[in-house]
Amino acid sequence: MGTVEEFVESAGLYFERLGLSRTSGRVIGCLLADTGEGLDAPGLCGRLGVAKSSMSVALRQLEHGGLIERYRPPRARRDHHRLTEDVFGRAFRAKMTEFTAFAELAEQGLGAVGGHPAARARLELMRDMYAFMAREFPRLLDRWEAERAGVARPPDGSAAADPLR
Amino acid sequence: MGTVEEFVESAGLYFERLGLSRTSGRVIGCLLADTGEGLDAPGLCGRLGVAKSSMSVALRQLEHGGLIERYRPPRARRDHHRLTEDVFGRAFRAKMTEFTAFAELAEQGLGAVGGHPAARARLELMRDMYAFMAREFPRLLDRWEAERAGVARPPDGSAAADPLR
DNA sequence: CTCTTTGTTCGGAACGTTCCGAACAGCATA
DNA sequence: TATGCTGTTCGGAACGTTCCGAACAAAGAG
Repeated sequence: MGTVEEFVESAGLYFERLGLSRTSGRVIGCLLADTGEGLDAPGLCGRLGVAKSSMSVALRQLEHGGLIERYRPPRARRDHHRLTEDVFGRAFRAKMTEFTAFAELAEQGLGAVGGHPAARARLELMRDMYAFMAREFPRLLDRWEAERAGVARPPDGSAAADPLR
Repeated sequence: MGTVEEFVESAGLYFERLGLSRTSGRVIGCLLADTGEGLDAPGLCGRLGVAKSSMSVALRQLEHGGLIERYRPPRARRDHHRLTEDVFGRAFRAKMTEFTAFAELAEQGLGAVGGHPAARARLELMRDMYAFMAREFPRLLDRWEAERAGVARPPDGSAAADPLR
């Protein structure tokens, strides 16, 4: 059973493979493991050992992507940052845009290759497959939401009703 | 309606965002638009303007990932390369392993945070969501295969029966 | 107003990755 | 054996990205 620090480093590696920067990934890890109601930039700088300029860029990148949100408690001097309510939903929707992008890439290819049958068949398969995924992925997300709601609030009102296990 | 060369460059950019190198992505583009039964390394070098050493590395990377396959026609002096039959299926399965990886990352986090309720709830949600996706994604792939088979070979035997449109 | 703190922007340095050219190994042919 | 071609491996250069430190803008406290 590892430490929180190890988990934060793992998160940095994992999210880096998704296109984020290393420090952005580590920030996500800190916020995932956060026990309070968010962290502030100076605290994250000290904890992760990065300059506040890098932290500023990372936090803005994450905020721009909709993964975290910035808020300032009343009368506070510094911003706080916490994960968006549906971080994971947003991550999945980002995947979906990737699907549509590849469908469009296939379309571009179809416009370029002309009438050659073999190439057309390949690219049409690619286009149709990614279009199918882009169409079905949101429904999968809906099914997940439904299943989660069903487990979290079963009609018999069992002990599982508490969303905080 | 763009040229094939433009499509190849676009493919290089798109697949680069998926973790491949730029030249590997361009090779994929060439093979997607290929009208014959595969291309050889010297031809790809001349067409893309890269050294044969880079081409060797790129082709081996793609072959190792199962995206292309190498074969040598009888009595031929050089290898030929073509896309695997189910390139896209493999790409999707690679995505699936990414899901399970994130579920495991959440598990690691659960082992690290201890009993803090808010952090546990977040990480359990993350774990369950990615596990759900890892479980349902193969079924989505199966549904696609079924739909494609139904469209390509309808029971009435219409003109769409030819897989090469 | 002055001082402190927070947050952003910018230029330069450090890092990792990708690519090229050269050298090498394998193989078939003459 | 000698020769030409294919493919791989390796060291160094070039490139893009990320990060840091310094300078700057904004806002509140004394």
